[in-house]
Amino acid sequence: MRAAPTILHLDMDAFYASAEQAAKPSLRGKPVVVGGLGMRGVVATASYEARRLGVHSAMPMAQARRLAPNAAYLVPRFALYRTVSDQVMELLGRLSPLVEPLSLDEAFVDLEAGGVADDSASARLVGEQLRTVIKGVTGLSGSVGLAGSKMLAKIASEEAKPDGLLLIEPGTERELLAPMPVRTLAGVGPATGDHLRRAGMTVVSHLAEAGEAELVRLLGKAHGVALHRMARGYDDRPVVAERDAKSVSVEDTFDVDLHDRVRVRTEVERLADRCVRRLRNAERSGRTVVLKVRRYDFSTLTRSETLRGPTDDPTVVREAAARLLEAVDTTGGVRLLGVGVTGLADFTQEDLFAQAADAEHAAEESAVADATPEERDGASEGAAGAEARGSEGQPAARRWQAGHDVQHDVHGHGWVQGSGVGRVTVRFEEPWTPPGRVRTFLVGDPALRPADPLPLVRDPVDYSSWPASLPKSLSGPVPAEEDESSP
DNA sequence: TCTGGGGTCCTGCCCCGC
DNA sequence: TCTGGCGGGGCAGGACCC
Repeated sequence: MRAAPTILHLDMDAFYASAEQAAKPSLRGKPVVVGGLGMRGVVATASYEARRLGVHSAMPMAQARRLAPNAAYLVPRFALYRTVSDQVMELLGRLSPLVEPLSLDEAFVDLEAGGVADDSASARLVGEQLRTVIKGVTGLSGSVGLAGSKMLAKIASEEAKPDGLLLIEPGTERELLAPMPVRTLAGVGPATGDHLRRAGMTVVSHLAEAGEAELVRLLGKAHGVALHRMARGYDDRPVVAERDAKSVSVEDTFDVDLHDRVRVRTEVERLADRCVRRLRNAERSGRTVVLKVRRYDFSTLTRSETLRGPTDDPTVVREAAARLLEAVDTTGGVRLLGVGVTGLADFTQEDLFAQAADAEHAAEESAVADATPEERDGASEGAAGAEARGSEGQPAARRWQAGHDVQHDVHGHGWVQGSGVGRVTVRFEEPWTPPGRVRTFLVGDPALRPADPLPLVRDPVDYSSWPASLPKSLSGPVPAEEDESSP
């Protein structure tokens, strides 16, 4: 634990939903739910208006629709979120070389390593300025937590939400943590939470009092030791800037369970190809191929095979995945399939030739003939495949996904509010216009085209010199309306 | 009315070689 | 020479995170 609260945790507020509200004026102040719209989709993010109705992330979409029938339901637009995220991360990078992104909307920053803060006052100043600058550049709000450790900084930003800042003064940590539910601590999920509750421990102080030995007995060595430390406010994990990925994987849940073995096999091949594409984009190779199968009853199993050396050869991965599938009983139906690669390396094995030969040999032994083209064509089941098949040959309805941007020759820029029965409904508005009008077109209307997202802010405030004069001058150079001097 | 997709880390078990 | 202990790698599953 360092002396000063100079670890900053930034958490953008309801990120996906807020980005959509910023992009679509008619949705501001209204419940917005972003997630998979398929029959088996779940909520990724709910706006605060939707949360008030009981909708939260990871909730099945069908349940969300019952709770909030009048909310706007949108598919995620990761390209937009990534653009905004890049802007935010760039701002964080100005504060310190030690920025640890946790996801598109969250990161730790070591302010001390960046030389921009060395005590509570300077840290608070940086945090407040950061929130102002993020708002000016992206149009979105983020919450900031400041503390002497990652764990506490994250708890602080959680407490600060939405659109706030909380600094935990050194020395007050244990007192603050004591009454919090055990689930507050990172690593305590539903299972561990239940476990602890059955042992009579519901708040953090119970864990601190229980002692390390008792927690190790209950939860195992690593988890028990870590939890006991956290419960007492100890956490000395450093902010780590660059983390190498350790695995690459892709998976698909099907709208309807797959029963046809041939179809299952072709889906596994497709997933293997997608996985290798990702692997190659990352300029990596991997040594262990993992097949994941979720069955009709939600039971999930994985099978893995380690090759003699790392590969990025689609044939090798495809054949390994196919071999693994042979050992899996899929009667009853398959809900989800996934293919992943772990044991990543930056190089590929030169001896790929021998490996491919091995694979071929094994494939022959298992006496599995490839599906004929006729079989493949006949094996259509469910609609999930169509979604993943890529842009070419897309059914017309797929071009007009709810929430996506469009351009119309006459009416200008808008977004798809809904589509069906040969029609598509578009609301014409831009991030900086008042709420716009709705019009309906035939899906084949040549005047209507998919469009790229617009920036969320038309005239971003110029913060290019920020945070040049920190931390020596507490008046700061932020050219914003708000006065950022500390209280 | 069920339960996504992309990851990380830990544990327990088995096998193998020393 | 036989056996036991031990460590490491491979594998499967589970919990957790966003």
